[in-house]
Order: sequence, then C-alpha cells, then structure tokens
Amino acid sequence: MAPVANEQNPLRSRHAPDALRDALLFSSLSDEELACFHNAAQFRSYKKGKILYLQDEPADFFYVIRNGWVKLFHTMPEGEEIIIDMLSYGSTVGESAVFEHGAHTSSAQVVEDVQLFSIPSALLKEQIKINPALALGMLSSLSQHYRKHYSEMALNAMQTAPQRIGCFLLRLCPESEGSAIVFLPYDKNLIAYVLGMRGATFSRALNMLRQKAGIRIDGTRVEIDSVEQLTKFTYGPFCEVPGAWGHSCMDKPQPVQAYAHQ
Amino acid sequence: MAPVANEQNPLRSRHAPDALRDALLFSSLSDEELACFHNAAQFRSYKKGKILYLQDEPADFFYVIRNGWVKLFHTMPEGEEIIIDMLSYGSTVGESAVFEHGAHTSSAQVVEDVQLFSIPSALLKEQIKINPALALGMLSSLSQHYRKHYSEMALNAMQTAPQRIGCFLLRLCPESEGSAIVFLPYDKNLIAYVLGMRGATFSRALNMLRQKAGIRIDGTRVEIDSVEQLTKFTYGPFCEVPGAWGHSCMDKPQPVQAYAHQ
DNA sequence: CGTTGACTTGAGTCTATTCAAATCCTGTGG
DNA sequence: CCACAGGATTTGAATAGACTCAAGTCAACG
Repeated sequence: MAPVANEQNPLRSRHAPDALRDALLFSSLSDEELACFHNAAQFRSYKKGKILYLQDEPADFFYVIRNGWVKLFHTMPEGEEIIIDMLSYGSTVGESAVFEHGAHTSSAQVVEDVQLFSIPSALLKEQIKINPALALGMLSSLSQHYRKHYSEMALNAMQTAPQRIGCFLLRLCPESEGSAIVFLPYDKNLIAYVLGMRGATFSRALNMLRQKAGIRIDGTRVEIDSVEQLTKFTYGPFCEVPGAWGHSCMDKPQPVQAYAHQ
Repeated sequence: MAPVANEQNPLRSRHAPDALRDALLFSSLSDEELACFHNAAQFRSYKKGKILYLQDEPADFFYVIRNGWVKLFHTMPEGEEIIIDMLSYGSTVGESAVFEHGAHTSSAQVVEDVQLFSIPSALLKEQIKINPALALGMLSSLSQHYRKHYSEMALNAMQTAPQRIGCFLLRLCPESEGSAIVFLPYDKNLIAYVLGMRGATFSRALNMLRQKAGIRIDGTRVEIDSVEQLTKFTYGPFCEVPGAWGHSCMDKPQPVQAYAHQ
C-alpha cells in the first residue's frame, strides 16, 4: 500500500549528529550512547502522500524527522480521518509502538516532503532495557510532548476559530515581538482540520484576522504586522494579567521548525 | 493553601497490594520490586474540595488512587479552569513531575472523597534509574494512558453534546450489551465541563438522550434500557461497519471504576 | 486553453452558548 | 420533624459561531 520510497541513502555519519541529537527523545544521551542509533539509522526521503505505516501494522522501525511534516491519524470505518498529531523536525514517529505490543497505534502519512532517519524498533527496545538514561529521557520527552499537546487541545477547545488560528501562527513566529513573516507549513485545508474546523471556516477566520489582528496573507506567506497585536487578539481575555505565562496553563508559544514552503 | 488533611493512617501492609498492584504504573513490577513502594507509602483520606497540590509547586509526593476522584487542571490568569484529566482507582497522580524538573505541571483537586497512597517522588525517581522494568512499565503506562486520552479527545471534537455524553455513559457500563444501571461519578456540572460543554447544555442533552437513546435519569442514577441502542446513538455513523472496533480509532469503551455515589 | 485541485464566498441551518429565572435538593438550626 | 439558606439543576429566549452545500475564483499543468 502506498509504495514509492523515493530515495534511500546509507547514513553518512555526518548526518546523524544534528538531526538525531536534536530529537527530544535522545536529548539526554551522551554521544557514545547515541552512537549505536547512528549506526543503525538509515537516511530516507519520502514525498508528500507517502504512508509511513498504517495502524495495527507491526512496528519494525521508528523514525526521526529531519525535515518536512508527518501526520499521525486514525481512520474511521467509513474512511473519515481523525488527526492525532502533526510532527516535524526533531520529532520521533512511531517509537511508542515499542510499548504497545509492537504494533502501531495510529497511521502516519507524509504531508510535506520529508527527510528522516529510520531506526529499528528492536534496537530502541533493547537499549531502553539496558540504559536507564535513555528510559528516563524517553519518559521525559513523552511526558513533555503530551503535556504540551494536552494544554494546547484543552485551550483550543475554549477558543473561537480565529483565535485557534492565531495560536497556530504564533507558534510559527520565531520572535515574540515586532513584525514577522511566516509561511504556512502545509495545506490550508489540513491546517483547518488540525485546528478542528472546516476549510471554509478557516478561510473566513483568516479574513477576520486580516481585519482585526493586522495580518496579510498571500498564498502560504503570512505577514504579521505586530506579534503583540496578534497575541492580544488571540489570547485576549487570557493574558491581561502581567506575567501570566509563568502561571498559566499555557506554555509560552514555542516556535516550531517552520521551513518555508513557498 | 487549601489545608485540612482529614485522616492519615500509617500504611498497613495489607492495604498496599491491592491498590498499588492495580496501578497501571506498577503493573509490570514483581512483588519484590513493589515492596519498596509499599514501605514508603502512606495511606490517606481526603474530602471533596481538598487541593492535593498546585501547579508549579515542588513535587515531593505522588499518589496512587484507591477510591474517589481527582481532577487535574490548569488555572487561567482570571481564574477560569481548564480541566486536563479526571482520575480514579488505579491511576497515579503527580508522578510525571519527576520528569518535569520536579515541579507539578498542573494542579490537582479532590472532587469526590478519596483514599489514596502517598509516595515520595524521590523514591520513584531513584527506582526508575536502577530498575529498567519500572521505567519500561512507566513508559508503557504513560503511553497507553495518553493515547487513550487523545483518541477520546479527538473523537469528542467530532461529536455533538448528546453523543459525548453517550460515550461517557458507555464508559461507565460494565457490560457492552443488555440493560444497565450506572451512577454519575461526580457533579453534573463537572461532567459537563469535562465533556466540553456547559451545565445547561448537559441538561438539555440528557433530555435528548432520554427520548432518543432510551435512558432514564434520576439524580445521579442512570438507567440504560439497551446498551446497544445507546451505542448506536452515540457512535451512530461511526460503527455501522461490522468489526469496526478492531480497526477504528476507538478503543472499545473501557468501563472505568465507577463506584456508586448515591 | 481546458482541466484539476486548492481556496474563497454566499445563503441558510443548526448547535451550543449566554443570561436569567424557576425549581429542586440537601444539610442545618430550631 | 420542619423551615430555610445556598448550591445544584433545569428551563426559556435570544444570539453567536460554525457547519453544510453549492457556486465561484484562481493558478498551476499538460
């Protein structure tokens, strides 16, 4: 199903340090401990549309993303999709199958051309058992990842469509003040679904942001006049209090690795 | 803040095996490995309203619930709450602070009188480092818990208010067929918030279920004429296909430990 | 230059919300 | 045992936000 691995290069050792090292999952490992993953990793490129794996398939590999975007999703019986997560640079994909009887618990599809490292799941499982630091690091990365995701989902449930988009844009911004230009990382329709709305609503909500939050959109390019203004619009009632971030449910929005995709 | 520990009994060794053993977190441990947690655990009871801890507080203990319900939440600057999770029998509370710089990442409050075991976080941290089985077990339990929670939230986002309540009721049912009587585990208003709706909407949605899904409600007691009928109403479009559970995003609804609370 | 796919816009509908008022309950003090 | 305060729950009316369906634009591509 969904064939076509587009390239496949043996790992060059110079590739690994950057991408693997930056994976949250491996952040607590020493270079030596990382080495065995280096050696087992294979570098791959896949085009938009490629299915990495399907739910319930045995999980022989997990992946570390170096570039591009991967969508995790469930498929409903009648074909409708539920999007679980969107992953990019530094994220690991499919690693949790190791704790779930060795089968993937969701499906994964490339939604923007990716480069990634493919690593045997068996190696991870084996290493966890003998390396407490790795286990602890995984626990930490799992925990953090999920916590952020939670807060986000919970917050989103309280926001209007334009505000959810505001959050999304702010996560793309490298700076938390001044003006900024960001690029939408994937299809508008997909963003809409990720944010829990329809394409049509997304489009209308963008218009609202245009008027009320000082942004301009041209294709995938978004100009933000003032990040402060957008923040105010987005979190409006939630951030009047000075210093709110430190004690609120929200992590300060973290810029994701948003690579331009004209 | 929020004082009043109501009782506090030293642990009797006969207490521990049942509740600790049933905690997903400890499910992979041998009796010997569990022993050190036994010995360090303290049995406590707290009344509804008690704050176990607040966000950002240092986490000296984590808890294993034996009975009752605990709400995890974030507080917004203006006082509004975001509910992160509701936990009951067999769940652990506050354990993930161990991976988060030792501070709690959310607040926890008792919403129905609880009995629980309080265990020093330091012990957990130390054991994880020296016991790979524990680490693996934690990874597994974290992973599973989060995955379920996710699927649930994602599915809920696609459902109407009455359907979300249907899901909730089905999780309270011990059987997946025939009739059933269940008790709402906590305040209706709280259930409403957990399900992402207002109290008023909850009330109206219950009326809808009364008519269309064959249930009767009297206080906290809910009579379900036919679990099949309720399932059909709840998942309607999502489960026409035979055998759908196996391949759908949804785990078969798991009954939670719902103890009657007249 | 027609086709396809992505995006936007319009009109009408529906669900859930808000705000308020009306009930119902429960624990308390008499 | 009963009346009562205060909280929990239900109901009503009006409104807002998002959805559906369908039509209209636009741009890239063969």
